Amino acid sequence: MPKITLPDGSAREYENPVTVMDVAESIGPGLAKAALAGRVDGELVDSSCLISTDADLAIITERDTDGLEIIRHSCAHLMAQAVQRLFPKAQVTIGPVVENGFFYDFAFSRAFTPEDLQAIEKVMGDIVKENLTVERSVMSRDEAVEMFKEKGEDYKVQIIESIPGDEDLSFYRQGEFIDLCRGPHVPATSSFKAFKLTSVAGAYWRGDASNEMLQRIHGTAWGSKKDLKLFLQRLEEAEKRDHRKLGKHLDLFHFQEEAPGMAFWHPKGWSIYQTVQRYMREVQDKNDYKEINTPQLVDYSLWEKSGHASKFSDEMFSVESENRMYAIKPMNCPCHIQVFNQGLKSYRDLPLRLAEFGSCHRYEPSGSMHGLMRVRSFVQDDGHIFCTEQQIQAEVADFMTLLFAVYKDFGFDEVILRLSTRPEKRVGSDEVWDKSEQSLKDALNATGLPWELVPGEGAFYGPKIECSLKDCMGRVQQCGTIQVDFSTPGRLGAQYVAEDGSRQEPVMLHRAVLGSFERFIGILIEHYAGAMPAWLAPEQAVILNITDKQSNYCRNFEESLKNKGFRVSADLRNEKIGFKIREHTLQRIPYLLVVGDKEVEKGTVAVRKRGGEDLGAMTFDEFCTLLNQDVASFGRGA
RNA sequence: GCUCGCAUAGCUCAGGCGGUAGAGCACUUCAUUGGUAAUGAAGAGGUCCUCGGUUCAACUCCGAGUGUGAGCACCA
Repeated sequence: MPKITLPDGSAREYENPVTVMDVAESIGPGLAKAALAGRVDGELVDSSCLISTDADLAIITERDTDGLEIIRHSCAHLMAQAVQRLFPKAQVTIGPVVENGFFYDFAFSRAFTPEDLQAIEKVMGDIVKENLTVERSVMSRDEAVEMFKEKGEDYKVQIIESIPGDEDLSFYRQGEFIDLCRGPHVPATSSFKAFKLTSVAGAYWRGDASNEMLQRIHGTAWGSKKDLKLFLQRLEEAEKRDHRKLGKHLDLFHFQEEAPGMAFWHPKGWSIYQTVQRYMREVQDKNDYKEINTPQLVDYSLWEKSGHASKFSDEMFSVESENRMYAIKPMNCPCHIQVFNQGLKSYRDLPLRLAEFGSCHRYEPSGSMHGLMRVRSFVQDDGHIFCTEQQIQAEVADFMTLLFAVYKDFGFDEVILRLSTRPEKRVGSDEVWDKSEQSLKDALNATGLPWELVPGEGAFYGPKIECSLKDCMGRVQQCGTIQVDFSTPGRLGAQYVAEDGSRQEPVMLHRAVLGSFERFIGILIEHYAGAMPAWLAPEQAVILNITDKQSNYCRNFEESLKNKGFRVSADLRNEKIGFKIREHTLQRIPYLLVVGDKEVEKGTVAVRKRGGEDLGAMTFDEFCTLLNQDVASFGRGA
């Protein structure tokens, strides 16, 4: 006689053991129809799960995050079934849920085409109409291996054989299709209301580049057609914001074949770049960093000493000259240590914070490049803090504060923190790694913010905190980092004289707030959809005359604004005002200043914001005040 | 780097079952001096990514290369 307690606190008693679906039905037919699964005493189960003892139960529907995940996971099965109906020789592998959807990897003799995708989607629709019941079953490992061997599913056999332990495995069957799965799943194939296959691409078996390539089909699935539509609209919006597209439309930068992965910055793009750099320089100055600059070419031997050559030689550009091998610097740290090493340092000099807008070149694999986001030539807002072990925590904490403030100025309020710990390939003793990881953990805890542990993802010389920001599309972008390094200073002979007169090796903290200017500007472009806040906008205002009569007045106004340090221009072309407004609005210029006879007479300009808002007539001083305020607010609250 | 796709005017893109190409915007010129998202007309603009192959003939078909897109792998 199970007593079922529902989330609202109400309880129901049943005479016999009941399934989740039974409970849903007893509550109402609407709920029964919507029920996808249940959460019994906190654990997700199928709707067919039998409850025989008193329990807390929540019925999961598409409205729950869990419900959506179940739909997506089940949709992966649905797709696999459709694929195998169309292509019986395609072998199934894995099909997990991802953000907004799912994918399934197939081993097949050829690549799937967009037409295949359409056909698959159609068969998926057929299976939904067939309303096949999804049934869970349990099998021993041997039985399962036997079954999949018979079906010729070599990959499934491998998967089952690699699952540790020897408990029985659960399987889900719908019609002729059966797949190994932990579940839970939807009760029947009629549960799908809105899905779409979005793309097909190669993916390595088990994520290992030395393995064969499978065919990965991505799909998206939602609880309702409306949600699917909203999602597709969001994709469209993201496409419109693509920094590569906007970079061209707004004339910010370009790429060309002769310099793959290296941006040609145009005047407007470079203006943004310079503004960001000036800002960072100011922030660094205020925070007691000393800016330096180090060579682009450095003898290869330095990279061998630092340990980079042995790990990254394939990705370093090198230059031979006068029988010497140089590397074009792929990073700045070894050079910063050279600066530290000049002159004997005392503990009194620590912490010593060196900063450089360091131009770096890396031969990134061709397939990894992506607009400004991943390039072969970039400039880091790099910095290295030389300090003692005792100073690490305070330095990391200060850095985090600085980073939060900078992100806020750029209009990013949400920061996501992750700690990456020792990778397999690394230098330094475990003891040193213990120490480094602990100091970062302490610093993270001190921020009071949540953080995530990512084991094995640290740099080869030390663990790191990665700081990601969330842009206005909800996308997470990794930008800042701070890394503890107990190894490299020693390798490159950095020392300081301690209080007791002994020679000690300093700890080095590698840190960057923006990461690279290129990538960060790419993120900014997409975040603002090209409509940069006034402080960053390459052109802050443009003055538009209505007829030639006002040209001189416009030129004078422009000149006066320029003298105040604003980035403005005048558009005195013989064009209609509507045309000029349209053009400069499309160029996302924050303020359009219209001048006709009325304005000349009164000594004003008519101010229009790029969004279309009319701010009315303003005098020169009034407009300067407005623009100054706008610029001073940075991107906060934008 | 891997799988698959793509590469045509400055930009966005059409096009042709193999016979050297077209639109809109931009550009130039002329007319127009017009008050808040496109004034009208005319003109100019292309080695159809590169190199090979097939063919009487290749921008089109085939192969390779380069770049690029999606995804995978990589990311000091």
